[in-house]
Amino acid sequence: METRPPQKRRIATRQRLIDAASEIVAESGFAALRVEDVVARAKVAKGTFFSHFEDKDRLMAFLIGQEMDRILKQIAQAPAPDTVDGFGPALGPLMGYMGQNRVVFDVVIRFSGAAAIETTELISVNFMEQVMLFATWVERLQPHIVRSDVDAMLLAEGIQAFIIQAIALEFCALHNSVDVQDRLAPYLRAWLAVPRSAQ
Amino acid sequence: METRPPQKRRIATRQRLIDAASEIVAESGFAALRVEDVVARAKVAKGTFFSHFEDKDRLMAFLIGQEMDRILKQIAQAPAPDTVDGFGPALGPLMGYMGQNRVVFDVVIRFSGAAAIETTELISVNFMEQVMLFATWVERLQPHIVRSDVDAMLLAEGIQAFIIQAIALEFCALHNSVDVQDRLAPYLRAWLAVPRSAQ
DNA sequence: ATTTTTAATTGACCGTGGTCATTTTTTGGC
DNA sequence: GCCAAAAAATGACCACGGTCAATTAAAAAT
Repeated sequence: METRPPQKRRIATRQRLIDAASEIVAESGFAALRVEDVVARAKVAKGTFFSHFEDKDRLMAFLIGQEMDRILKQIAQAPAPDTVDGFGPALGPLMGYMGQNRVVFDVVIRFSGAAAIETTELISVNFMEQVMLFATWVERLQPHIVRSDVDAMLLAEGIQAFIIQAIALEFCALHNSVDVQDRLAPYLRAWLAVPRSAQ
Repeated sequence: METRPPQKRRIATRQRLIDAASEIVAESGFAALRVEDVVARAKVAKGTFFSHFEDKDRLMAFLIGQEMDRILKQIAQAPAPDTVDGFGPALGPLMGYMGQNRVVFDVVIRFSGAAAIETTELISVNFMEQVMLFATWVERLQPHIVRSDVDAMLLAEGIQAFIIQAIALEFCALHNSVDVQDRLAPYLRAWLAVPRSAQ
């Protein structure tokens, strides 16, 4: 079937929606994001919103994905960690963003694993790129620093699992003042480091 | 401040709500659960529902938590796995339930880490019990089967992280027919088993 | 230039989760 | 048994996400 490229009016409308939403989030946070406010600010009808985004969550996923891309690029440009304990600090900005807010974290979880279904989801693509980056980090480290008995890709995926774990734990213990990075550290040491007995 | 125990009418009403909800879920699944249907079936007003459950998600969390408790008890009664590869099959029922449905998985994630905040959440308590069980499993295995350079509790928490990871991956690849247990296996081998070089 | 076809937008409308002032029921003191 | 106070239940009401037939604007065909 025929698929025509979107005309420029549509692209402009979409951008207005995104801008309006970004402003609201910047002013009042994700929890306060309301579709009605977005369309009011963007000066379009409600129906237009839903012709551009499948639902409110997709818009949030887009905004969050955008920001995560920015952060990941920044991380990728910084020097790679050269010890296992260097991973935590390197990952700090990413974890800080994902864990800033329950809404953000939930959206991330929900759309992080949509890769195979729709490549439109920024978060999903971002998660794959994260794994790739982690894998390169793991691979460039000497075998006496990072274990070499396990595939770098698997190690990288495991890092991601532990990041999620650390952030999730962060939410359940708001009184506890342990930092996310400190939560992550013991997992990564156990996951990545060469066991003493094997050194 | 004074807090009186609930009168038995209240307890009965609550049970009617739970029963009604359970029936609907059994008949049509979690995705079809509607508060209005629950109160209609339980023959109570809508407001009553919300005096018993903070929101719809809490009701679902309760139902899911109940079922997870049942499954966990069953798992705890079965013989503990005696190899690393035995963990997957032992965890099968639990993973199957959590991954049956996106709604269920989302609720589990959302309420699994609420322990420190409210002990009312079954799922949260269940998650802690899971970790305890996993820790005993790990501890009773010989040091040549499971690594002993890492605390059993940390290993147990890691298992949980990988379970979540495996289920999450399951959702993003519905076309792919790899089983959850098979997804989990490589992680657990790398996480729990003694590296060859150290044997 | 005019008509036809397709894309984009509109806004009244709906479904469903959640609130709260009011009413009914239960309890405990007399 | 009667009455005041606390607990439980009620249902009209609201908020907000999401739908869709109808309208308008743009592009293609004539």
